Amino acid sequence: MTNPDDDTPRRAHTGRRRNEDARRAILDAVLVLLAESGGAPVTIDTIARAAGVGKQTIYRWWPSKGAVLLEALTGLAGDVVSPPRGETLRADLTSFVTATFRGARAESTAAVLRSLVREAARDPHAADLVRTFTESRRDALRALLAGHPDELAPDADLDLIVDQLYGLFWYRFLLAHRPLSDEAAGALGAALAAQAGAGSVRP
Amino acid sequence: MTNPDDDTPRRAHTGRRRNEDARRAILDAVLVLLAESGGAPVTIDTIARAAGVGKQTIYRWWPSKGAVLLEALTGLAGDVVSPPRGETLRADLTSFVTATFRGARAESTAAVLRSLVREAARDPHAADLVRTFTESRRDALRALLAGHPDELAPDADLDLIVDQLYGLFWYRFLLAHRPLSDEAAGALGAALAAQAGAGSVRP
Amino acid sequence: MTNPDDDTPRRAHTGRRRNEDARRAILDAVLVLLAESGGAPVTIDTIARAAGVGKQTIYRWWPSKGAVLLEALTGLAGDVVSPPRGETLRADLTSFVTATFRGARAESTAAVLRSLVREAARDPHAADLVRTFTESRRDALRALLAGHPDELAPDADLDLIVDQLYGLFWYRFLLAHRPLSDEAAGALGAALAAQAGAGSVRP
Amino acid sequence: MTNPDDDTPRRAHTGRRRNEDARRAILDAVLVLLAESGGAPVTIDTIARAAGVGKQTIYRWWPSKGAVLLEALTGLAGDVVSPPRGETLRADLTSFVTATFRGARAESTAAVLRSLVREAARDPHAADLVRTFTESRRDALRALLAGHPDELAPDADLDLIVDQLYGLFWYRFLLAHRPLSDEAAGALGAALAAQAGAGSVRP
DNA sequence: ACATAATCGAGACGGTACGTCAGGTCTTTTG
DNA sequence: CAAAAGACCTGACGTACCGTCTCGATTATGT
Repeated sequence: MTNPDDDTPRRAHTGRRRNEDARRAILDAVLVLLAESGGAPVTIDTIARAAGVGKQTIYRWWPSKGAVLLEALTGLAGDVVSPPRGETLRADLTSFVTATFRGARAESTAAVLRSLVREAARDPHAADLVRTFTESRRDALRALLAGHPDELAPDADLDLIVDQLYGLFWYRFLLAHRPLSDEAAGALGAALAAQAGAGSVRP
Repeated sequence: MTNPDDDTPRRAHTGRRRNEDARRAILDAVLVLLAESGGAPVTIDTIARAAGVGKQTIYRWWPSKGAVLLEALTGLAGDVVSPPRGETLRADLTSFVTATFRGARAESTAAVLRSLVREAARDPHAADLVRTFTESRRDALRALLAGHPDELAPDADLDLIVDQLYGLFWYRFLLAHRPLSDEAAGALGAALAAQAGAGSVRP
Repeated sequence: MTNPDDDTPRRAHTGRRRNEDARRAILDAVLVLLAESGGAPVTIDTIARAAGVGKQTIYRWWPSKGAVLLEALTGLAGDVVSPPRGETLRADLTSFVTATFRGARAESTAAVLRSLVREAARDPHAADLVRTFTESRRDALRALLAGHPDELAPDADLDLIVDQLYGLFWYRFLLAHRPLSDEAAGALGAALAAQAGAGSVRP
Repeated sequence: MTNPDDDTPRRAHTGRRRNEDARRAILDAVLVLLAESGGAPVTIDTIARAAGVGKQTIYRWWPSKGAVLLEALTGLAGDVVSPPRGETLRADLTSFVTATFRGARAESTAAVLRSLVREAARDPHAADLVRTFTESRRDALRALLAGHPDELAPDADLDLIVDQLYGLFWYRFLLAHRPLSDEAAGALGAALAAQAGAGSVRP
């Protein structure tokens, strides 16, 4: 049986392999630069210089600046995710929100997040990646909700709940008019759990 | 009564006045260009050219491109706002959300909104203005909520409700993963009205 | 007899007269600014501001920036000219050259001269005025030469001598590779007097 | 003998090399544009456009517009120089002057020369380069004079002669009040040769 | 062993947009 | 009706990044 799998190209690879050190150096440089830049935009040239790498090495492996940022971010986010599995929906929801808010309060994550959005705002490629990324987060959240079927009203609009959660998160994160505090996380978790249990109100 | 302030400067303005035609031409050109551009970024040169105006005239009155977009937008938004005054909180909330969603569905408004965000993503000046703008929208919404004191639980977290509403709005608007439909507006209005009435749940 | 003189127009002037103070303020401001600027270009706005005058007032009376500079210059040059009248051609020539060189060494004159050339380099109007100005200087020099007919060879090429003198002057003045010293003035005066007496050499 | 300096850099050049085609295209475009423009100023954008080159490629290699013009000019001047070597000083001088005048009469050269001066008038960088350029021309002329030591008076002021020649040249070239004719060249050559032979006149 | 092939750092390239500056004109109010 | 103030249009400037394209050098297979 011929294996059409991803990592089995028809013809074995010839030539020099990708330099893993370079990859790491680039992602690290991105994080360092973002942390130092204090919100100022980071350019490709700067990243390449800081990583001791040619620009082409970046463009060879990532389609755009935003893609690099995104990869750097997911590396970071992996630590934070920790899908909770508790007794009640409200507890799970609250701990999920709290973790999310805390991740965004860490300056290291926040800087990447912010730059990522900046990039997505003008690079359609980056925008696509952000869309995929946020999609996967929503899926995770939806799975969490689905894990408590007995606490969900039959006609509960899960998408509405998910989008309220992430909407509020991004809205506060980007505008920073109000902190992403643990208190807010608790209140939001409780409110959304209540919404899920109540279901849609009859018109 | 001599009132020396407000509109009574000690010495009248001397020199040529600001050309109101130019101002209108610029704002109009922005709207037209955005509508035509189909999401592509619009440059200052293009605006100036289309308005039959020198670039400097734009920079004389607005600190950045985003500021122009914002002014163009508020001109548009003024028509949409229409603060409702109905019987129930739920009805008012729903009609407010519906109006907001509908405004964003109109391509003319949506294009400006989108470009505005794009600008804010890289022009700190524009970002500030967006902050002010969104602040005023939140205030309007909060006023609407405060207009129904008897339907609010004593410990209701109005800021949370406001941010859930606008958070979801922007989240869906920018990611476009789900439509800002009238149905969604109804559901959101109902859910938030219920939340406001229930107040915070005890931990 | 009607006097066609400059300041007696046929029909009495109607309306406000030209403000002589403004004229002087402008010319003075030019000189001051040039002296202070140390060679840096001086703009019309700066002049207007320094003279406490509207830009239009400058353009009402002078066709371009260069024209203002030129008028400021001729005011200065008038003091320096002093057409000499001595015994010998050589003495007269030497004292003429010396006076010219000395005028250019005075920083006040030099700054104007330099800015004037700068202007002429890109303002055709100013260039015309410079042409007229230099023409008048050449005429003065030619008159000086003609004042010693007995010391001139019949076929002496006066234009050549004049241009050698002023050519060297401007060349050294603008390039500043060699000083416009009194010694140089003496040597040049002597050499040109000799040349004038010898006439053209047969080919 | 290991000599690590001069033309033996430790590490060979890395990165893409300068594109010689672009360099030529730029210089050619300058000449063509100047010839066509008929004295009107030529902008960097126009040059870049005409050469099919990015503006930055010009700024990468030349510090200012004047520098580009100068390089274009020296390319042209190289053909004209032809240091003469004849029997008499007068003959050499005359042919040198004649060649110089003729070069300036050719519209192709004249346009570059004129624009070069225009640039030098406001770009200090270009002014420096012009100074270097004229310096080299004076050196060439001084070498020519030194080639006839027996025809020079012991106290002859060579610099004065050199500056008379080039002074007259530029003076007539820029003011254009009198042509740079072959006749003038002959007369000037003869006069200066006589000056050189006579030496300084005693005071 | 030696050709083939892909990667790497470096950096030049064509472009697009930016925000600034100066010039010269036009307009309003004051004296 | 001139003058001061100052807004206006024009057009060039020099800079910042972008994403692509060479370079020569450096690995890794394949034969």
